[in-house]
Amino acid sequence: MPAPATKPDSCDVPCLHPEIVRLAKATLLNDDEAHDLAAIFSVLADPTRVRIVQALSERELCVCDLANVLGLRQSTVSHQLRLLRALRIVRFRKAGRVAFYMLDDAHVANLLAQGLGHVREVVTVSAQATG
Amino acid sequence: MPAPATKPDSCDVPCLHPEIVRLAKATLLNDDEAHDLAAIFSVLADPTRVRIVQALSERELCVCDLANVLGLRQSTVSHQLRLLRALRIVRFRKAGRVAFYMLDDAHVANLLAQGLGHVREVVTVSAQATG
DNA sequence: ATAATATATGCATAGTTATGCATATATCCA
DNA sequence: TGGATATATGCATAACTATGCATATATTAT
Repeated sequence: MPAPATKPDSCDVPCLHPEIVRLAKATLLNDDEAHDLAAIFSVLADPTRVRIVQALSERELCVCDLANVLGLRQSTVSHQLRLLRALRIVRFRKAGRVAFYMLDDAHVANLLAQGLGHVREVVTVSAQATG
Repeated sequence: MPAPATKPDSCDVPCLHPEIVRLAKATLLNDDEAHDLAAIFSVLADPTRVRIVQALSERELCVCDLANVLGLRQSTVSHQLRLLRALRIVRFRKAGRVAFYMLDDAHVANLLAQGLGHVREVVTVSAQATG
């Protein structure tokens, strides 16, 4: 999350509907939850990571095969895998000097699948609307 | 998506397992899909937008109420709403000078809900592991 | 018309990040 | 031990973005 150019962070406008505001405040996410959610979605907010996660959702792959599959530099793949590792999105087993990476669990792949559903539904809908 | 410091973009390492690579290539997302997915997830990759979307998932809110609910500057809310509007995530109705914003459909709210499930599950699991 | 007010937006900016290059590390093989 | 190779990583950097301030726009009321 890029960031504020200066300091402030609090509301500067009057409240038009105090009762509604009170109700809305009662069901808000807290800051931690909002940040955790944003962090999860940030994983898939980059096309390269989307492609890596999707590729690994089918089968484990070593770093250089992953680079070949996606047409990416080895260092690019390695940097992203480090990040995904730190976030517990992927894990790896090492066979000699070869590191085979795989998804650590299905959570992020599930999100990806749901997102893909939305993308393809929108495509379908607009195709229907157009045709 | 921040960006490359220079030009290249193609693989620089040999392919260790050609057959696996061929298989993996067959089920890849194409670039458009990867970018569309990343774009969708980018919406929720920021805590402020997460909070806005979640607040609007409960009820429509005018800009200044939204600012009050979330403790944000009016301009911050307005900037984000413009972005969400451009992406068809929210729409609004205008009542005089007051603009009431609401989610345009449930897609992003669904993603948010699924993400929240993951966040809370992880919390639960680590709580169990700890306790 | 004028004032008041709700929202939108242009501009500036600081923080973030994805990537490349060069190199380090680790492991295997001879 | 020395060379080859797979992966990891430090550093640099360009692109991006979230936000704030100041101001513009739009709408209502007097």
